[in-house]
Amino acid sequence: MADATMDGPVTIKQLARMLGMAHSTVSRALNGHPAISEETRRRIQDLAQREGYVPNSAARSLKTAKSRIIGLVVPDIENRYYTTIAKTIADAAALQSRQMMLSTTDDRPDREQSAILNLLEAQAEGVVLAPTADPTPETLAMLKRLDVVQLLRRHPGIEAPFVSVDDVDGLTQATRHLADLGHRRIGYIGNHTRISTGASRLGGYLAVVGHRPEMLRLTRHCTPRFDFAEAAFLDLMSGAEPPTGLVLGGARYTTGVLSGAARLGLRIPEDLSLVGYGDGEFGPFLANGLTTLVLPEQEMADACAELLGLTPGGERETSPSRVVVHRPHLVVRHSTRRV
Amino acid sequence: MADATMDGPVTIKQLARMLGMAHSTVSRALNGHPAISEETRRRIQDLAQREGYVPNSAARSLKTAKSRIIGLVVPDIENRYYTTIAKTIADAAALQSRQMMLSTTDDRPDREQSAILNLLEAQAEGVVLAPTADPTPETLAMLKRLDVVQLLRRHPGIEAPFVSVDDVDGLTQATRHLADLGHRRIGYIGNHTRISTGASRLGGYLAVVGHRPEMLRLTRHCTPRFDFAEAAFLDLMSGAEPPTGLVLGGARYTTGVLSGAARLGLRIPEDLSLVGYGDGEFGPFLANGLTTLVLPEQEMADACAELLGLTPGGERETSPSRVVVHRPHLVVRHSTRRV
DNA sequence: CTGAAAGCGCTTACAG
DNA sequence: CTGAAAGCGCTTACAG
Repeated sequence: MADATMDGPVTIKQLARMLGMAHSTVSRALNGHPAISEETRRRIQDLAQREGYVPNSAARSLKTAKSRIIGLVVPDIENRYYTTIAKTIADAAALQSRQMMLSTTDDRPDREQSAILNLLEAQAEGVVLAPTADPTPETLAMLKRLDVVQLLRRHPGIEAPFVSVDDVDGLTQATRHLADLGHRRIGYIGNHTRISTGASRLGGYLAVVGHRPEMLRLTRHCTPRFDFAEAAFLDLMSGAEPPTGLVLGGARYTTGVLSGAARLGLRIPEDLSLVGYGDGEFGPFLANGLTTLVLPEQEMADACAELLGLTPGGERETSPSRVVVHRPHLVVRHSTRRV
Repeated sequence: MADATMDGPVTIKQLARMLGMAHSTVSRALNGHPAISEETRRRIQDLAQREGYVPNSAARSLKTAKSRIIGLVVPDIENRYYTTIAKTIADAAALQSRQMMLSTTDDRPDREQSAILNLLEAQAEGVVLAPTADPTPETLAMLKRLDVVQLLRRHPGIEAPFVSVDDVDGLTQATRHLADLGHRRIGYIGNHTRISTGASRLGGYLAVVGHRPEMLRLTRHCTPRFDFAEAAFLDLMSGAEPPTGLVLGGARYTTGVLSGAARLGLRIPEDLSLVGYGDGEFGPFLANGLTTLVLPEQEMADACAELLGLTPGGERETSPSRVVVHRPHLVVRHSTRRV
């Protein structure tokens, strides 16, 4: 405040002029370069403090060809799954004084493309991406120029370490649980199989009931949103021989199904056994205690952070095409019962 | 790919050299400057496309003294409240081809300070901030240099438009609902009153029952987290004359209370009437249908976007200290009953 | 319609 | 231990 002559934020050059030194000296002092005398450093730091000096990260990025930005690109931040991931990545980034840029794609390849373009323009140091079903060729090309971790969904055109949950195993657990309880007609509602998670989750389901081809009539695929989920559920239950047990292939189908069940007057588990997927903190309080797959969101986010070199002591894990898979586990509560 | 001699991303200068023009011409062509001939523009754009040219946003920011970044700084992204805000702001930002930087503070002033510092370094064009109870003096000073919208919580030291929900009104509605149902002992669990939302929500509650000072024994204040909420609830219910109705002053108290109630064997609403705060998509399925305040998250996020000039045709609303307040409304479901 | 030049705020060899 | 200089990749008056 001593010298508020110029407008705009104070720069290293202005500090240098005030002190009668070269601005390179100021830069070094502020960056803790060893070859600066204790006294000089102190004078510079004091002045910087007084003047409210704030470095310009654009200038630094331009010079160093590195930003301190990491990107997170996910379909839907309201899915608790991704919320937890976002929280963990944001925390890890903050610890390393990095910034997290968040974009949601709503599963639209055009939005994905522009998110990735933005990240490339910003010279992001890393990006965690849960890809859409069909990334554009442009997206694929740009991804080659970024340090990517593929989250949850795996696209063949993307060469990048992959962090995921073993969905085949998870849905197998869920479906077998119902089979073990004596259910014969077990339904499934999940995402379209063009999305890799949609395919693996259906795969886990089929691993248990696939030997009975008539089960395919009891599967529905839709975009993970309340209204679609409810419609899919109502459609599924309107068949001649509706399922007595239902397995969900995603967190965002739960409310739609619960709503549809209420509308049909179906009680859970008396009339229908239900196994959810995820649902975090609310799981215990849904349907008198939702039997559900619990997902290792925390571990997955940690794995992403580590692969991007965001861990405390961590070197970047440049392993070529590493795959980190975590197993979900089934928590049995009260939404399923023996028939 | 025609000329992959140099490493590193292709620059405007390289394109210019390949075409034998000045790089200023290339810059203008790529930015749609009118005074460039159709043919030149086409040649340049074609080459840029072929070479996979991506502008360097650090360079642009440095030159123009503007980034295209807007910041969102909130205490807790797992609170559905902020999740919805984040989603909406991210969408609005994407539409304007801006980027959203997300930081969570966990209500810690030091994290808040570093988030704001990062934003200042990045020359963010705007920031939406839900401040902690006690921002540091440094934070307050930095905020003066940013284009801020204050969300939900209002700090006296921050001069910025304020977007909020009328919490006094909301909690008044919630509390009066219970009073109207005949409840005499109405409890309240909410955030510490140092946080402005904590104060206004308690205020709304007291507006209804405050004339009876003994009600103060039925209030508890704690950090909005599952474990604290459950502990506060258990403590509240262990008193000599526990409440027959309970009003919540935040979304993240719900699960703690439900868990505590289950532990005590209390049925809702038979043994205890409960009015929640927020809880979004799960509300209808909690406690057989949670009676709750529904918050205008969408409208609030839209207001933030508008105040930051992020709306489609929108000029920045530079109104000096505008206040935008939205009213919550009470949705009566089945977690409350007459006594 | 296009070019030459300056400069945004930094970092970092290279000297001394 | 400090300084002078170059340069990161752009944008934008200023000329012509």
